[in-house]
Amino acid sequence: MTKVRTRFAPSPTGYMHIGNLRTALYEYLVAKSNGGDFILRIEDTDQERLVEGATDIIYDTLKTVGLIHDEGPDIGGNYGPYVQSERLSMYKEYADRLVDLGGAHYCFCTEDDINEQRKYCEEHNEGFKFHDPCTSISLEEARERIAKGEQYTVRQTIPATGATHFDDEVYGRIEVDNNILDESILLKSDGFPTYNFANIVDDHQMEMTHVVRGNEYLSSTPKYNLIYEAFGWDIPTYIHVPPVMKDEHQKLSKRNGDASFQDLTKKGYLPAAILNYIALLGWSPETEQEIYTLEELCKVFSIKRINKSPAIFDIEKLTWMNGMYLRNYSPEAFYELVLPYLKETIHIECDLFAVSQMIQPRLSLLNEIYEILDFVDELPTYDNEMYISKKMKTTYEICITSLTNTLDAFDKLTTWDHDSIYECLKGLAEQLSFKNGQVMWPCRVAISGKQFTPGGAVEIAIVLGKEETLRRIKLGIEQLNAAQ
RNA sequence: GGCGCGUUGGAGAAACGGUUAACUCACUUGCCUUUCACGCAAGCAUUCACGGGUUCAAAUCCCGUACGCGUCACCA
Repeated sequence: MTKVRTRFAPSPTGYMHIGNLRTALYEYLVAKSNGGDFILRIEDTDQERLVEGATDIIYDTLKTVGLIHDEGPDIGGNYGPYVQSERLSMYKEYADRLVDLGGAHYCFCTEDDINEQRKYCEEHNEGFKFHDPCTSISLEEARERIAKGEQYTVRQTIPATGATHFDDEVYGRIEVDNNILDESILLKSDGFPTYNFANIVDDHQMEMTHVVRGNEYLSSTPKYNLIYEAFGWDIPTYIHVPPVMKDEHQKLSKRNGDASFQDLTKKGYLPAAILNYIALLGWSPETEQEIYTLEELCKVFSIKRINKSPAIFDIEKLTWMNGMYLRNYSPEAFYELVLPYLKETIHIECDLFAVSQMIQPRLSLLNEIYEILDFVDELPTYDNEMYISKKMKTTYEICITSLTNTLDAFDKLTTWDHDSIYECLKGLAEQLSFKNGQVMWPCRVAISGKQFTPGGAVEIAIVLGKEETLRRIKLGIEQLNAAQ
């Protein structure tokens, strides 16, 4: 059996968007789950849309996400060059050959000619389909005109009758009548190939066995087959994948400024979580497992389980999954991961490892760290209302009593660790005949000034240190008294 | 408009003619608990876009309708 070869062939027109990355993932998985090679090819035939630096974004994204290619512009290979603009001379040769083989013809129509036909059709309420008068020009005449310097394009020649079909691994057999197929341009007047043509030539030259692409290409695929057949080339296995949607009606797209991979990582999503999540957008595993490493995906991936229908990108589920990844880190690895964020947020002296342990189970996004821990450096202003908790059954009186006693008891504490602080507060509750919460709650409010905190009164007290804890409790008592 | 593709709860989805339509996210409720979160437990589609047909039996097969998306560029 021949070795499986797939390719990711993006055009460098900006950042990496999610749908694109998912295609790359599937290309990779198809190759790797079959022991094959994954190739990167840059499709830059549209000079007008090139964006500087876009190629680097492609390299960076694939690398950070672990989609390592076996051949590509940066690492070479036996099928190069891997950038289309460096393969230009080849396309013209193949185009000429295709004309010889009867699969294409030279066309001398201008855009105005085509528009005229379109206008006519619109006026007469007919569906527009370009009828190329150049089909009837003899090869000799065409070559003469070209020799004289006339501008021309190479257009695909479609048989007037019959039907063409192709077999897709996801969508099955699709057949269309030839008479609805357009004779599209293969080689532009500037000598550049169009995407469709370059794609075919490159895929054949690079011996691609499988082609993974969005299902928007479903309708042009019959034309591909006609060209493959005219050349007498092997047709690759087609795997058309459903689109990734932003909502019911719109695709996720660059143009709408929708989430790119870079946007997501900037927000604190982990590359591994993003990759894991998008794998599930249009594909489902056989088991109930949802969390997968790339290696695991390679083992369980199957083309047969790719879906036909569009999938909506759900940021909420990605967020949940990101939290799962965060929680699965070992304490040490998690500490390493969040340390830069902690250092940015916390400037007082404290045990950052303890802080990282405190936030690990409650974090779903790295960027949440700033907000979650903003009370550490500086006590926020807060409303006395916060002292009232229905569940804890606290009143202002109870809080003042609790805090006054806590202040006193803390002051006398000689050791400042979890057990001693906890026992201290618990003992206080017993002594005052309060519920635990009636002591813990006001303490937590006073030292954090927040409704929700990443830990209880004890944990926060440890982080703040004895001195700062006492200071904040005093402030709390003052604030409560002032309101009385 | 022609052609192509799609349609299972708010989202991702399983099921591949035969018990109460898995599972996950979200949501709701309860438990745990010094808040929140985590964790745990439970609830959430009498029904698979709709209408016909085939069959003892259909979300699953067939036909039609509706709706959505794609495509019809010298863009990729």
